Amino acid sequence: MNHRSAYRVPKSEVLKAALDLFSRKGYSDAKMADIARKVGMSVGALYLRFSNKEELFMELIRDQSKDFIEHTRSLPLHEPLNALKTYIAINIDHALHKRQILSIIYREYNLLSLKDLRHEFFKTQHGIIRDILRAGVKNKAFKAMDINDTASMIFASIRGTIMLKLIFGIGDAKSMGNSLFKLITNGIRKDAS
Amino acid sequence: MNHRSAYRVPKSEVLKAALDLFSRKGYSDAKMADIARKVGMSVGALYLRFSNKEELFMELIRDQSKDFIEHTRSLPLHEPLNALKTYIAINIDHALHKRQILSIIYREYNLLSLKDLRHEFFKTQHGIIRDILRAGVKNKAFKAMDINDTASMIFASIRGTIMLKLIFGIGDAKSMGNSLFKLITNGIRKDAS
DNA sequence: CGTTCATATGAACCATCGTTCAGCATATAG
DNA sequence: CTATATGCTGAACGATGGTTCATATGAACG
Repeated sequence: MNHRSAYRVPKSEVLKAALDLFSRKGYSDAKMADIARKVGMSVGALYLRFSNKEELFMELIRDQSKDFIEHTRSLPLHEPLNALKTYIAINIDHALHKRQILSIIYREYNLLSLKDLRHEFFKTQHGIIRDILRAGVKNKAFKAMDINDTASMIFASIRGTIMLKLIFGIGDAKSMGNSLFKLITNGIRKDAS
Repeated sequence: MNHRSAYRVPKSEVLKAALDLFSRKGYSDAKMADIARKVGMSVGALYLRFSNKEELFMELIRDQSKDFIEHTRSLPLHEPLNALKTYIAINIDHALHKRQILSIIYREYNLLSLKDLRHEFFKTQHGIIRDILRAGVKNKAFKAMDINDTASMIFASIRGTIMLKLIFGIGDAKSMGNSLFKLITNGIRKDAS
């Protein structure tokens, strides 16, 4: 039956090369031939592994998104302040670790499937932040507030900080996390109301 | 000498069409033929106005960026809290007004010329925020703080909020501005330190 | 009117790139 | 060793799209 079964170059290696090219050049400007060349194989062999470019791309996204959510499980909700600090740190860490895939997801935003992915991501993260805020308000650690709006703003601030790093190339991961945490928790007013 | 001098379709109208197409499809997927068709002229006529696609694109960016900075002059620095509120409102307003060009600038970030533009923008805005913060600290309206870091975080929060609206399609301009202002000034802790 | 020339047209040119496929290589089974 | 299934190759194909150019149009001027 099966005479051979393994590809000379495994999918994972192709995806690695594709990640680099897509993130540096964008979807349209990353050529199938580039990807093939980068891993030292022919275009034809590429098409044995993936039926077309779009599928290769989506497989890459799927592969890289796998552990996207798992990181934020098991935050210490009984210590809301701590949970928030950890949440911010995890987010920034993770983003910088997966900066390549993120830069693609931010950019290629006419690809319909990415739109769904992003929305899904927002919903999940918004939920997590809401839980932290709700716990904090109950706890009297946080003031009364509009939890939905505040969660959106916190989400936006974190993503903005990541963008500052990714797109503008500005800032340092650790100190950025701290500054952001301080800003969100304490604000800048001397006599906060 | 000059028998005629006006184009049947003026540049401004071409740029308007180009803006729509570039922002909806991105640089690569917006075709010269599309742009020509949209304003009811031939491809050849397009090349009488612009020497090539790249130049058309850059002219569009330049045209749209003209009043980008002017909006933030003359903030009331003697009232730092007010200045900050106004600054945030202006930024969000302006971004939503120019959402099309912004979505391009965020996306096409391998175009070298855009990189410069973005950096320039950050520097200017960071400076403005710094001025507000410095005035506030002097004024004792704001706490002592690392002005540079805080300015970066405020910039990031505002851009993140705008991104939330532009990319994720989430939020409402006015209430977003208010929520963000509240978050930045007061923070979420009950007993802010 | 006839000449001139800025402006307009769109077919043709050319380069690029996703995709296919006929031919080749080789590992495994019998 | 032979047969065969599997994997590999890269030239060729077809579509696409930026750019050019031979040709046309018609306004202004004498």
